[in-house]
Amino acid sequence: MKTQPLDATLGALADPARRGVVELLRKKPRRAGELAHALSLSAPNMSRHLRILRRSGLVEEGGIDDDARVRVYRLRAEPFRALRDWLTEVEAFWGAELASFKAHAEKTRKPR
Amino acid sequence: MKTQPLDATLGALADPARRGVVELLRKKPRRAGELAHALSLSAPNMSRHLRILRRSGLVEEGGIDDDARVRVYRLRAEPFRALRDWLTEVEAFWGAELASFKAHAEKTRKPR
DNA sequence: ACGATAGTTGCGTATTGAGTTAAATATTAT
DNA sequence: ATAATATTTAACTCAATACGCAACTATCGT
Repeated sequence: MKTQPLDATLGALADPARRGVVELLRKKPRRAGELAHALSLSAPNMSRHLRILRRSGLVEEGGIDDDARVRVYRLRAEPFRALRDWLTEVEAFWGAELASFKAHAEKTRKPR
Repeated sequence: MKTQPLDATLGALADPARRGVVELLRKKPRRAGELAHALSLSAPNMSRHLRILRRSGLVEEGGIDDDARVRVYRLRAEPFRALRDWLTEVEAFWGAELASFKAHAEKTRKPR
């Protein structure tokens, strides 16, 4: 069975708070405190979420700053790519037109 | 039919057993028993996993069969598409270099 | 009707997960 | 050195989840 880091990726993304983090980091890297405040989460709670995101590889902390107290988090591409690859593979079920990247332009088709 | 929240989709896919179901259904629709046997899961356990997959909209139950005892499950496209759309949005973070997936398209072809 | 077959549901339990408060660590400022 | 800042870790709830076993429903073959 090919159980990859997909487990960690999907598990991490399954939580709305963590997806909130991802969507904030999508715009620009931020510090833990900013993320906590923006999502109305306590600092310890955010720290926990960030650890999960870090361990899943979705996020990394960048140490570049004049103040070493702050940790700047940013997204990492690879897990998203791996997830996309898996999705593409699964979506091959519906044929090539949906596996292509222009898929989202397509209108709803409802199997039943 | 509104797209089920990403919450349910990702939560459902976070479990390796349920991804196993998805990968089996990717090839062809199957009955619950087949899925249970193929993944070495007990029937009750599989039934619960299928319920979660059903509620998340990833899978639907096809009633067409000669034997009314059997339930044939198959994948539904929409949640996968919704997940792909979200992924695409997030991946816009990395700009054009990653938005063109052709660079890694080699990895996505998997003949069985 | 009987027994076998296909799935689902109920219950008990063990594990995991999110969240909070309080304490700890590390770093900068005074 | 002491205080303030930024974040993590510890210890503890509390809810959700997964799994096995047994019981139940529904259906088929005879």
